[in-house]
Amino acid sequence: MRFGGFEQPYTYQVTHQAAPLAEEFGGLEPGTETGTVVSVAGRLMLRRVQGKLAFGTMADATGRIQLFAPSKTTPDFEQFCELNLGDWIGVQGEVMTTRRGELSIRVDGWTLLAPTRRPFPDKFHGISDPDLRYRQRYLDLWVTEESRRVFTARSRILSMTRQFMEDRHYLEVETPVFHPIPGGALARPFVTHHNALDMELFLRIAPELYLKRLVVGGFERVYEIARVFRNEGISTRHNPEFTMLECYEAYGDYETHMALTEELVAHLATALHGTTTVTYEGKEVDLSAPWRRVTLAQITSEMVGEEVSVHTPVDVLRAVCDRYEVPWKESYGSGKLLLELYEKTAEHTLWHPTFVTDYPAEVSPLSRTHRDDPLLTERFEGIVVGRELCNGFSELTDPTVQRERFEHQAGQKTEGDDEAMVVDADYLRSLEYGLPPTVGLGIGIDRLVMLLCDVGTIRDVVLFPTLRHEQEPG
RNA sequence: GGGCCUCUAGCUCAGCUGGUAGAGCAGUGGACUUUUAAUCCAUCGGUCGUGGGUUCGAGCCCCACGGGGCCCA
Repeated sequence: MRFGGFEQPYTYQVTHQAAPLAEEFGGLEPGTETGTVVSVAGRLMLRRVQGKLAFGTMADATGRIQLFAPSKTTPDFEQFCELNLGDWIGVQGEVMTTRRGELSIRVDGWTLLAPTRRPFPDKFHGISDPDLRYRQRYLDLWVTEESRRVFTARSRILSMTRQFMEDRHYLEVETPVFHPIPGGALARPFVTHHNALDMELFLRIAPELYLKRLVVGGFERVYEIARVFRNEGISTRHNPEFTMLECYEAYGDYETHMALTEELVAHLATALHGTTTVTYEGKEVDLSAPWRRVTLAQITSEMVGEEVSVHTPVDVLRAVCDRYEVPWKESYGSGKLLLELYEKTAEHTLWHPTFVTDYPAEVSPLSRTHRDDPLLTERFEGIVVGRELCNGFSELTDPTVQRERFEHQAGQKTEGDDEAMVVDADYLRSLEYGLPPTVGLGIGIDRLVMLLCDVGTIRDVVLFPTLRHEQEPG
């Protein structure tokens, strides 16, 4: 028995990691002995036993390094050769290079830190079955270089985003995940139940209404990196739980946050790639500011080949919808019809970063009415590589108008739109105490990571994406 | 929710017009003192996703269900 008598140590003293060692000792002549003794730990990924001499490749959090084990000096040489691929080991010894010039650590001492009791994935092919990669991400991270790269980048993006917001004097806050009333977005919520209170609760679909309450409360700039939950289908672009950056700034309007979005995206791209020109699915995307700006009515008119706007009569818009095979319902007003047309004909064509602005009030219940047109709102969406990346608007601050919008939404819900909003009286009360002119923005972090890391599916930027039940873990 | 594709050893994959299951890697045993997907010899390993059906005979054909993928709503 391989593990007979194995006693796991409680600690292991690590002095160095693979990548920094390669950095520090790069370019040594073949056959160099540095005299530097280090101690590393990680998983044995490859092994080449050659009689009285053995080589190993060990991986740690930073990369891989070769282990050099001559039988003469390696303690317990036979046992070292019997290690399995995937075993965790600690190795202590001198930094040197082999005859071929490969940087190595001579195994002067070693400790088994944890054996693998299951065979590790193929050392060359790794795991290609996507389902296996998601269910056993802990293996994927070892054998799929790309996977580790993406999740490391995701972490950096989050950290740099926080720093970016802090630098602009935004306060990071945490608002409830359990909402007594779902709100802040048009989406179906997950429902749960609190036993002691015997009360139905909803997992948040957006933190928006709480963050605006905080602006009422005097936090003039707030943001939250919020996990949100939407009870909808799963696809390459949708996971039921995902992460949004939402931020609110008093005294600004939607121009303020279009500029903030441009700055943040360019900043992250530059930090990650050294340039604002990135490649996505083989095509270049220029993320530098300023982004193109076009109104929803303009871009939609362009695509359907005739002037359409929120002022176009409903029956004309229905006819255009029919022409483009866009399904509509009797309850849709011109605003909703226009939005449906836009989404079907225009959105996917916008490869380079574009702010589509001035959304119809009918489909923007939380946005402030446009200063030039009562049927529109001062709202924008940022579209990159044909997909929605962010959504922001000058906030609707008038409690009377907000109540009307909520009531209209509630009407839609009665007519069967289960994504429609409900009246949130507590939120209305907060508005009655006065919300200053404010702008808000939501950026889909998962989609941002996809864009910046050239990843085609949200499941490759979420460590443990939502999956069906596995039949029976073997 | 609809359409198409897919599921074979721990992993990556073969398997012909239906004839009773294969390779590489991993594992196990052996050889080998500068390899690096080490190499060489031997060996273990499978309810072919599950359940029905057709057939003398099914990994292969048919149906249902389950998992996964892609496209559409």
